[in-house]
Amino acid sequence: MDISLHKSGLGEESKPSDEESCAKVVDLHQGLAVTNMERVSPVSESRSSSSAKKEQLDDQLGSAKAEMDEVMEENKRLKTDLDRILKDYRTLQMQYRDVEAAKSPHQSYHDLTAAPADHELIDLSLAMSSSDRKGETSKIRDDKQGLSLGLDCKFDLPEKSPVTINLTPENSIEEAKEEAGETWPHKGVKNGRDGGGEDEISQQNPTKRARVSVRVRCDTPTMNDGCQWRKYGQKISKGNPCPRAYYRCTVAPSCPVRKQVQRCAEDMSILTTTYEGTHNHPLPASATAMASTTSAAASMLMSGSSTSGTGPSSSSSTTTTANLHGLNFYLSDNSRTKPALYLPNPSISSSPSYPTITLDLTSSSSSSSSHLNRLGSGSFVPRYSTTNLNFSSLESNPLPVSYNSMLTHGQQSFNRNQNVPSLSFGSQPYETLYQSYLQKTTSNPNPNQQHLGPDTIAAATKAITSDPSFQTVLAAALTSIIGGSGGGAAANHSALEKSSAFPILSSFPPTSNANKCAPSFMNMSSSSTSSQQPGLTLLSPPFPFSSSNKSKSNSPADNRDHV
DNA sequence: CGCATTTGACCTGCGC
DNA sequence: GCGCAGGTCAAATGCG
Repeated sequence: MDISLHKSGLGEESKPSDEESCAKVVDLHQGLAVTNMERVSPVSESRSSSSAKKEQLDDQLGSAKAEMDEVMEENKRLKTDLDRILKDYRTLQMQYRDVEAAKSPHQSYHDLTAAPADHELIDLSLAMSSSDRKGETSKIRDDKQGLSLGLDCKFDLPEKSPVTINLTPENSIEEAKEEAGETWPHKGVKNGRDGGGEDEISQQNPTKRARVSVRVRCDTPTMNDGCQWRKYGQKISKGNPCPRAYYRCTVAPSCPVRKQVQRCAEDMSILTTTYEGTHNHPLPASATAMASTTSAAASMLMSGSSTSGTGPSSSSSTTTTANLHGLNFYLSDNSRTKPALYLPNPSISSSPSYPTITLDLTSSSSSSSSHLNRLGSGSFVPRYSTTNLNFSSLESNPLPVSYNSMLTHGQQSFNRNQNVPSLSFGSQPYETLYQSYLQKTTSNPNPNQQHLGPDTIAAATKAITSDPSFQTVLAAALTSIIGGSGGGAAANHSALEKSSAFPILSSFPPTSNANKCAPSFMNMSSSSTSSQQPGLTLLSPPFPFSSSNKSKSNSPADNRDHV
């Protein structure tokens, strides 16, 4: 399983076609540029006739070689960076273990991570290892806030699985979620007309309901997240001329998961999808990626809000942000005193009592970017879309801070204040008028591939190594990327079937449905890797990343994302 | 004909 | 208590 990172965003100079961009593949393992030789070789076929044609082909060959060299160089840099990151990460790991050992001399590190969730502990293992460190897993845990991060993120560089992400949220996640009542509010009409199956929801704690908003650039009415939705309502909300649509998951009749879809008033090309609730049924393979993404985000959110009730942040609105090489996290207190911040359309997430986490997969929304700039959290501006992952940002953006500093500063502030975290990928300026956007899209059938966030893995890697508190969300981001890498991530169907309950939310499935907007990063390697050998593999027992086969994920049922 | 969507009405919570 | 806004229901409508 090769991780193939398309580099179509490499530069304006070579602006390749989509097809060509897909041909540019970064093989992380080898650190070599693998520029689709098949595409270069055809040149040889062309000894056919005229010398003019020959010259043309020679030019093509030359440019291809140049590109190859370019990519190879970049790959070398990337490999170096990756090695450095991994090394730093191990160092951080050791330091953190030391800290934990000092704190709890009688408890081993793993004991800590396995602690029960009776104190609102949320575990998300975030560990990372490379092939040359096989078997080495690491976990980082923020014991202080009861948030344990343990995403097992393995960068298996060798062979076919250069990157393996093992998202292994532990039981405490589900428990904490249930404890937090991470389900749809059902606060409105609840007059018994709702059929059975949702009774359990109403019994859950209504005071804390995590919502996960996903902002993506999407010209279609909704993004295809792999789940099956049925629209049950639409409403014009205050502050946004665009109607908000309400959907409910129809994969299972009793599934409580719902989502709201609304376009951003400021930028009609941005679609905000807010998920709420937990799937109580196996998810389609194509839906697991985003489900894990959002669930991880929700977990982090809930873990943060769980502390806000007793902490200082409960009484005052707080905000924490971080811009980690393109991964913009912004957390804000979403207490009832004020709506969620940093959303172009506050109304969609302004449900006062619902903490909301926003995964901003757009290219630097005006709100988030301005917000981030305002907070001086960083200046990194990703250059490439998530469609075309590349690590080039690493070279120009060395790690901004040492892990120690992040641990001592960023982590604490992050965890203490997190209530409405948000991920922001991307940077490209966006159109302000939907009309112009639409005009653009007519000429470009896949605008998302240009808009959608950049540099995700690079940014994620850096962020991971910079602040363990972000690991959950990063895991989510990576998961989403990976999950889309094939619709085809290695199947773990048994896990899927075994799981009785899935943390919500939907996913960006790789899909060919032209009417649905599937964030392109979910498709990033679909063109260069077979469905059976996705670029990234997710191993997640509780979170069934069983992307399985493509035929399955592309089944009509899976892709029926009705709007 | 069955299913999904639309849309107006209704319900609930919250702020004033 | 009233009005507003969010959220949901369900009859009507549209579509394959």
